[in-house]
Amino acid sequence: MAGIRAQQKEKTRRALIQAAMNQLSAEHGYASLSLREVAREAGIAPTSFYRHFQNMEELGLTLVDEGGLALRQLLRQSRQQIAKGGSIIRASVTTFMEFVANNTAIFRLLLQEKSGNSREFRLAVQREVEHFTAELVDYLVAEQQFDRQLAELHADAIVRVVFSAGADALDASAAERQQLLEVTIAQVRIIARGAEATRALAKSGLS
Amino acid sequence: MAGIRAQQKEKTRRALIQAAMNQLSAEHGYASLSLREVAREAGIAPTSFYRHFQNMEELGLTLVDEGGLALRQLLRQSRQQIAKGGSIIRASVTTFMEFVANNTAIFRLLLQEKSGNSREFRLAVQREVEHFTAELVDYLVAEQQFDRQLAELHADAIVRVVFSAGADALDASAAERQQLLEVTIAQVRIIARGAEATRALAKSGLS
DNA sequence: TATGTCAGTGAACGCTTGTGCACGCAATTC
DNA sequence: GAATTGCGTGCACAAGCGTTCACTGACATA
Repeated sequence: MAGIRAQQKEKTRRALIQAAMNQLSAEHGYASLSLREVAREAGIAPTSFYRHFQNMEELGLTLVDEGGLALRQLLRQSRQQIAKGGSIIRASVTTFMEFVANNTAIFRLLLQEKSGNSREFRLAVQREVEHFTAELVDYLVAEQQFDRQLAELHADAIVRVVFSAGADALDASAAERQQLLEVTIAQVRIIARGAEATRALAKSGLS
Repeated sequence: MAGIRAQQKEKTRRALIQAAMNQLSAEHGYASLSLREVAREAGIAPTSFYRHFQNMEELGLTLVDEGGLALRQLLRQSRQQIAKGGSIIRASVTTFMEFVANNTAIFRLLLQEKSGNSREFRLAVQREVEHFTAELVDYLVAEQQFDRQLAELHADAIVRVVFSAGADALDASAAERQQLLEVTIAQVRIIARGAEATRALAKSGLS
């Protein structure tokens, strides 16, 4: 039983999501997105929108969830490739920057709604970012034997720097992006070195 | 010659700016601000708006400029107080966080338009942030004899971390803000230590 | 004192917006 | 085969928007 009806419904739901994505751009943010325009691009009547979402806000939260998930999957995948050897820092940052370059609309949405005007949105994005930090903390504790508290400072700082660089990448040319990538890698290494030094300092201070 | 006329004009101009500020909040961003509402709050007819600004965009850019300027002045002032002794890192980060707490609307505007939908806005905010970084670089080169290139990496990373923490502070309670402040100070110190280690590393590698 | 300038006005315009409602019609259920 | 469900529709509405236009009247100038 495929459920012709349910299938069709899912299809127009995807059409709505896709339409919203398409309308997002550097000039046109989520806040200034209109139900009518989205419905128009999805090829349905404005009133039909309500068969799928209660609000534009509900649609937006769906976008945030899907976008965050996609980014995290990508990074996890890149971390696995690292098992083969190579710099984990370089690989992760590169993957991140590639995501930004290839999924501009989604990343822009995440960024904007991070400090946007809907508390719901802000919390959703914050949750996504915390996912990243948590995964990084786990890595630092498990693979590098970091003290958990220090690992949290460390990971949080890295995530802040990388996301911030991602934001700048949105407006940058390919060449500028390349440079931004190198700068960011260097900065992450500085932070790693600083965390290492801090760990050594704490040890000598205690023992 | 005071110029009663020019004086009055400036007064309503300030009223418009103030009205725009007042309407900015966690729920109501600049994008969803309407000319009519701003004019209403400023106590003038909608059409009179055009006597002072061509667009809402022009008003917004004014807000960005003024906000950035205020923040920079505050930080410069706090850096001077440091001459009396004390931790420059703690003082600067504290000042920054106080600004965020006391000028929520402005900081929110800066943040939102940093990745907002008007290229003009984005560039304006970016320019403000670059001012900060540049001042910090100068400090690092002059007072701490850092190599300029390393100082730029260092300063840029710090600014990214601090601004990002400021963003989180907007939604935080007083207690959370206090904790965020301490965390951020610790992170800036980690970065400073990392930069120091990197400098040592470069020296030993060269000589 | 006469003349010019210009901040502020109020009515009017053409649009777009979100949403309520009753309805058609195909897929589903019994 | 009959009854029910539910996605998509077209119409209608009130509200809000940015912007135009011709105007008034207080200030500036000479």
